[in-house]
Amino acid sequence: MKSVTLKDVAKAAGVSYATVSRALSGSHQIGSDTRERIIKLCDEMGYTTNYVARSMVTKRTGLIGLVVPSIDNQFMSELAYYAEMSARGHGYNIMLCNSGPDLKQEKTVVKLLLSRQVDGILIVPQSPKTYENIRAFTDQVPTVFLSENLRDQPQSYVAVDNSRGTYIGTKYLYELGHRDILYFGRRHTATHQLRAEGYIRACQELELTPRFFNSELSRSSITGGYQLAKELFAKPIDYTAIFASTDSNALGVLKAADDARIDIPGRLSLIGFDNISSTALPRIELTTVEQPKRDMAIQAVDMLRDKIENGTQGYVHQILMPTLIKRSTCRNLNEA
Amino acid sequence: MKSVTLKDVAKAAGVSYATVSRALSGSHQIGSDTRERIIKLCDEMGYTTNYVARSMVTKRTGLIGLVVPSIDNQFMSELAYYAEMSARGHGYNIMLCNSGPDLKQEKTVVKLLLSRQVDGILIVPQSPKTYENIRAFTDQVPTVFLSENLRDQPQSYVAVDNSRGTYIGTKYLYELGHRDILYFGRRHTATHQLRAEGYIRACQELELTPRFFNSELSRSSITGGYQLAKELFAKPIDYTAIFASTDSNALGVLKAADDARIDIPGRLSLIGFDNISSTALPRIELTTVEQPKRDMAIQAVDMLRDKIENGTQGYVHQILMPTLIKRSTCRNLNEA
DNA sequence: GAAAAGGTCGCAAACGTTTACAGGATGGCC
DNA sequence: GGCCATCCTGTAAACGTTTGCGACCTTTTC
Repeated sequence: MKSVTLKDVAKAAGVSYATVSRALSGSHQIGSDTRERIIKLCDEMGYTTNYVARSMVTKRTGLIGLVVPSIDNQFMSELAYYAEMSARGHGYNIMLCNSGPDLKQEKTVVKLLLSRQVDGILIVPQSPKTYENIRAFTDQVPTVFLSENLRDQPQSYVAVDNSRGTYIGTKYLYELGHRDILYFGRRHTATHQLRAEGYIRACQELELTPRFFNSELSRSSITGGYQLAKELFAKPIDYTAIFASTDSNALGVLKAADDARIDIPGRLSLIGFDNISSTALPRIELTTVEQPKRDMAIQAVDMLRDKIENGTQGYVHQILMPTLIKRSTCRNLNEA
Repeated sequence: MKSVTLKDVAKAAGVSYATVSRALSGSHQIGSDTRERIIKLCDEMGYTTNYVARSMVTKRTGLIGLVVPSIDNQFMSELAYYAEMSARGHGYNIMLCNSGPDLKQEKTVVKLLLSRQVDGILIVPQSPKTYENIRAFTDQVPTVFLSENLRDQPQSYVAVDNSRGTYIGTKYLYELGHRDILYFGRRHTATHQLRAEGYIRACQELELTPRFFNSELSRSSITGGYQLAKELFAKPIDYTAIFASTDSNALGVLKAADDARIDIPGRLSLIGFDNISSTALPRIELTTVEQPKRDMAIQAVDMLRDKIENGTQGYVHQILMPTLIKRSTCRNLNEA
């Protein structure tokens, strides 16, 4: 239980513990013979450096706080995977916090992370209000926002080009012969405004009339999409394709369509956004717009590292390109 | 950037910093008037206690290391969600590490976690070899294994009753009229041996002959199950139901069946194990055996807390009950 | 009214490192 | 042989807390 300290191996080696510290840190201020002797001794005695003591003096913990609304969400867990791998590769460890659905908890965990002396924070915001919610802390520690566009907010973030995502998606539908495309889902966060905008822009170029079906859908869940789609399918269907603002919503649409015996893609084409892993499942095979989660995570930690290690100030926005993933839920109307 | 310390507020309050520390810690060794004055002052000055300094003297970090093969896996991310929530509710934070597929990395992260001075480790092992892989560390820090049965190993763990899970699953199939049930998938870890045993036990009671189809499937992935199932469906089908050792495998079977135009559940019934969230998706609706992930996570952190806070020694095994989730992939043969 | 008891608070040590500074030894150079 | 530079190592301070101990003051008790 009692772990061995620098002092212990110093005594065993017959040197001061400063020397041991130097041997381990790879300082060149030490004879190579003693260095090797000490390193071997550390190995034998099972010494591992105590990070908290080190942090005490270096004032750096090598910790990155990762706060996500909830890690049991495919999108976030993928992000978390790549973020952790990348961070650890650069000598950082991840402290994970779920911020849940309410702002109070989000604020609490961020405060907690500060107490923990993390070197930086990576946060995927739970709502548009997140920004002002944690405003008081973001200037105390390097912070980068993940996956949400903050638009004109003075914050650093990395996100996909959401507008372009819906743009290429509706263009694809157009190429397939669709002329009546319904946009389904959320619109009231910055990200979703952009997605709606991309759709509108494509419609204008293609001389289509944009059409929306949405309510105050606060979270992009399958059940939320399902209930909303049930309302939708109670009315006559005078469109040939649905662009869902989110894969989760699309999955809900799929379920409601199956309930209503509406054939997808036979009668109705469907396209989503995010490319969460469920979309690739057999019998689902949802056509969707991919967010490059791996790149996003890696770039986010790079951005954060830059702030931490180089003290880079200012707000940088990293926008990544989305790609279209063609699967089986869109029908080509040109082929009779 | 420069955060305010105990000393700062002590100076402002005109007391020694020991007094401030006591005011915050809720010690009764202090006048209630000064306590309130100090607490208000701390609030105004924005003081938050520095956990690393505290850890230095208390020799407790309030950190729990969570190591999972990979967090971008539905089963583990659900586990992680509940573990983090529960841990934080008890004053602990989670340090997340992916151990990846190879043992070397697993060992590395555990060592790292020790260096980080975590109070305890929660680990879902990546393979049966994990136990001996990290044996050297598990007696240096409280450790509990999650989701994997270690059987006679001297380690604490929480897991479902895997044997009972397959037992109730095959009994269910029997009740539905199935007499030829094929067990599909992994068998070579302790957990999967138990699952196979439960199946065999049920077969014996019901006077069925157990039948297996599996190879050296090392990981329970969808694609692994898919490829294996392709082999299977190349041969004649002389059974009416498949019990897949894992939901992921079951999903692979589903895909292969669709490819081969084998109707599920019309021609073949299918049941899985784990109840990962994908199984509830529209068009999938896989009947499966649920691992109570929430309870498992909560019990695991409780167990760990007991070891940490009470210094409880010895190895305790917590076995939770699985439940059957009836969905749409099993056909009732009794109904003509 | 004095002693005991109890309540508040300050002093200082300790936790395990890193690192600036100083000191000692060694070697080279003239 | 003396001096300087170089190389190596030790000393000690510092990081921000917690906490045992002792000191002081107030109150109680006989």
